[in-house]
Amino acid sequence: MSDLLERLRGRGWRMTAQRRVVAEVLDGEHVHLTADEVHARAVAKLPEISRATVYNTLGELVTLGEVLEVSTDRRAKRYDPNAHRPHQHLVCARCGAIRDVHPTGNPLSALPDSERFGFTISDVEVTYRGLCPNCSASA
Amino acid sequence: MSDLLERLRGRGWRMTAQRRVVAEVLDGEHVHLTADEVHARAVAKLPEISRATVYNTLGELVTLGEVLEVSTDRRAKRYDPNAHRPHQHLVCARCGAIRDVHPTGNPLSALPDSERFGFTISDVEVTYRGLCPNCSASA
DNA sequence: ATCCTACGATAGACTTTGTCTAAGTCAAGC
DNA sequence: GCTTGACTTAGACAAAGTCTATCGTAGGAT
Repeated sequence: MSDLLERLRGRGWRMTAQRRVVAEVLDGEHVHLTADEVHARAVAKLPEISRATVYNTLGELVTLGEVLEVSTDRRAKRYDPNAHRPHQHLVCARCGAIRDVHPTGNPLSALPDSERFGFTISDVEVTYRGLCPNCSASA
Repeated sequence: MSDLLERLRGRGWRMTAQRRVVAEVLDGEHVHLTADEVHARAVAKLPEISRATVYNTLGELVTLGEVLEVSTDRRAKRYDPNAHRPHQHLVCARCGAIRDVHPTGNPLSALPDSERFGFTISDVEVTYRGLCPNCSASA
């Protein structure tokens, strides 16, 4: 993701301090941050950045396919900078920890035509839920 | 689901008019209603029922395993009375239509041990996204 | 049948997450 | 260095849901 800024410039992005900071935050930690967490880290680098700009920038990055939105719980969306390698998510039902995982095979092939009801399917999302080692130890 | 009320009574539920109405709404239409939609239909039968009660009752039904929560989009949770037959969901990315689907095999078996990171996995949720026949025709 | 009481229902305030708007600012081409 | 339209900002607004204090009632006890 180090050349992210270059790719974005190539797509006609105006390169502002705010956008640079948001990209840096996502690039810096390959974890799944919420918009608010991104904002908090961005404020540390650029105190006057606003919430709206963080939301806008994250939305643009998602539209451009540089970042994935992940909704594993009913709380805030999370942003996953690992957009270029297809993967699914494993979520701890207790502490909310999230790991990227790579199931074998294509989950789409498990859905026979008779179960597609004429839909044109373009995407499959799989979320595995359970307890992480820590939480199952202290259960 | 016709014996739902009996099952609930057997579990020590106090049988109030409000709970009966919520159960009837879910029983009546096997679609995926939001809490607000459930509330609207419940009000039609029992005008003084409150939003909080609908939320509480739905939450209890979910806890009891009688109803499933489905979060296919970033909007409201939906409630699925089809809790006793395992299934996944197929969602239209444009109009939001939801269908229950039954993929072949167990989605869990696609996740090798090396990708489980010590988690105790108890559940898998699969969401297929695409365009329904209507929406792909008018695209 | 009536009474009691703990469980359930209610209205409405509050919270969280996110979107929108109107006005100000600035990156980049000229 | 101007200009201009794309970007940013603060704060109002909105949707979905939770919480709280108070009132009502289902169902067992008498």
